[in-house]
Amino acid sequence: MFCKDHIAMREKLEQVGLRVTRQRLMIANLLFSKGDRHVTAEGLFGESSAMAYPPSLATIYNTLRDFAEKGLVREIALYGGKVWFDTQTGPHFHFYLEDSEELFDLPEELIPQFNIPAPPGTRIAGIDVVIKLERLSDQETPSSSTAAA
Amino acid sequence: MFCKDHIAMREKLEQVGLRVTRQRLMIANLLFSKGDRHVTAEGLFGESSAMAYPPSLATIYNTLRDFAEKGLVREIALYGGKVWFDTQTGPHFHFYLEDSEELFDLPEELIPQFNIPAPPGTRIAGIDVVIKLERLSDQETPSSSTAAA
DNA sequence: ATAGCTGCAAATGCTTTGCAAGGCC
DNA sequence: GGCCTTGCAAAGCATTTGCAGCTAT
Repeated sequence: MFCKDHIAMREKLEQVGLRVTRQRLMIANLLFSKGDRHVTAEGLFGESSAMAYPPSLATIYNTLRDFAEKGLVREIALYGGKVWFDTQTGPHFHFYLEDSEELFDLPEELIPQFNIPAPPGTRIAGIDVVIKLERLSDQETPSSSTAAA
Repeated sequence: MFCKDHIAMREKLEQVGLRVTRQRLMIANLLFSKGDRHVTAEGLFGESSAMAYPPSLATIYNTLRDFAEKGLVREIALYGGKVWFDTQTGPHFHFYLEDSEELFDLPEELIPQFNIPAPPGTRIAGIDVVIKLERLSDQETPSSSTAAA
């Protein structure tokens, strides 16, 4: 199991032309071996710090940027300071819980279809949809909380 | 004309409970007297610096934050470092030109309808849609650049 | 009068970079 | 061997904050 993943990650890196190093393999494993993930550099650093020979924070930043440039992950449009990355690179939607800084995907079946023409002289490089959520206090009725745009 | 705007801005501030000051009036005028705008703190600072007695950069930051808290402007979900604010506070869509850091609204007629239920225990506080654009080099065909999500 | 603003400069937080040492092909 | 990566520390931005002085109410 470890071996299979390990080889898969190695191939992932080779395919995009990134040299295979211990640090990059470790980061790739954290990112890609447990399904879709939404991460920040700090978050990944925290996770890897628990392991043996963790990469430095600078390396995490650099690696995430490299991965994003090569299309292995994609940057997410979000509010405020931190940069988030998503292992799912195609267009899809996000719920964002502001209070707790949690980010998660919309279930596939809720994603609406839309077709938008690119302005002349441009092409669409990506779409981000962020639906900002507020936690309801217990009193408030959870009814009719529906987005219309 | 100046007088009418001036009074309108004064009322805007009073309505949300912000003390009416020269600096806030100046910023409100920049923001609200020429239709919808998308701005960064630095951008506004640049504009106001050309005028007499410009507010300090810190005041621009603080004022934008205050305005956002009071609902006069809204923060936009975007990639990377800078925070953008929009004078249009309702849900709507944006095109973002990465090369030149330009941000503009989708024409109303292109905005698709969608209805998304909020997860239990939450309510939808806002929706951001960002369509990232790349400028086409002259060779590339401008055909079929259409977003499907 | 006094609570709230402003401006400056310093502090903070996230991210990048320069450079010397180490690792991959 | 040579080039790419890494790690550390330092630098770089965008943004916030502390505080002394000012101002709207």
